[in-house]
Amino acid sequence: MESTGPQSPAGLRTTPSWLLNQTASHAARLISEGFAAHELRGYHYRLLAALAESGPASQADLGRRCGIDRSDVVAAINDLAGRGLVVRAPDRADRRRNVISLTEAGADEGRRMAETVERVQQDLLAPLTAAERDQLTRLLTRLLEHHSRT
Amino acid sequence: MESTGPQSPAGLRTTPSWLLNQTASHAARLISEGFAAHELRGYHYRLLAALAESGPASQADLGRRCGIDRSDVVAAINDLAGRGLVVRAPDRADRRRNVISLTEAGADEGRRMAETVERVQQDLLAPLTAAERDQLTRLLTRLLEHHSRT
DNA sequence: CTAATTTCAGGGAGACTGACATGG
DNA sequence: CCCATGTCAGTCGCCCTGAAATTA
Repeated sequence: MESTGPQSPAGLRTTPSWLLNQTASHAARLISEGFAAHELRGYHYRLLAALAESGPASQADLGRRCGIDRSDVVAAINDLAGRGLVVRAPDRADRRRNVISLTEAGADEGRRMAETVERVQQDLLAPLTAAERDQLTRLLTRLLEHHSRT
Repeated sequence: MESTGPQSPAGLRTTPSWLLNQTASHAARLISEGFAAHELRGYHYRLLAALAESGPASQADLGRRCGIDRSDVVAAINDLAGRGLVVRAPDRADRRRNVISLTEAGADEGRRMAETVERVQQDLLAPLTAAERDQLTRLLTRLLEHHSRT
């Protein structure tokens, strides 16, 4: 990505939606660079994290929990299953569904990726004090909660 | 985009890079919906805003100021020129360059889009007080400045 | 020679749409 | 009947790479 430099249009430079997009863009680049070592991407990490936290789930449930579209879950689970990080099994109680479960390797990879994410946060928030990081987190959380109520 | 719901993985829910991405995603959706009425997109607005603020410029300069890749500037300027919102003229002083200038229609459209952006900010920041909005803007600005120094 | 500019061709990731078959 | 699920095919906007041709 190109640097926006100190002379980006002033009308944008103070616009919250612009600031959010630009900072998120930097964050996404850091995350993506970190994940490159795992040869996985953001979707994969979200799924591994959800499975590690809440246990086996259907693809539709995973999609809802991770904010990933149903159809994208298919492809991401294909990748993870192809590497032996998750297992797809039919749900006997509801034959429309697949039950996705973490393997040992998948749990390990999830933990390694979580460490990568942790390192990236330090990079990302380097210029902020601990109190400021909390403040930012709180403000963003409130925005997210407000806009998540469809 | 699907709602992430209140039960997104807790390991993500408090991660700044995740929060940034999700809020930016919501913001981008609001902006994009607003711009749909203009039949233009984010890249077009950035360019119009930069031209309105700093006057005619080469495509490379515009790209640097707006954080848009040179190759994408070509396509976006093609769109804008095709609608008569900007004019492409050769630079006599440096024949490698094109000088891009706003037309009257382009300046008008830029102002209308700026109003749209302004309305979107109100939507986006609805749950925050004025002081909190300033705080968020300041924190994001500091992050952006830090990470913009390559 | 190197460096900058414009342009084109193309890819990658994330978010999304529409459709279909199957099953609850 | 309507609805949920999994799957596939494809689009879109943004970001980025590589290369070519032109000119400084």
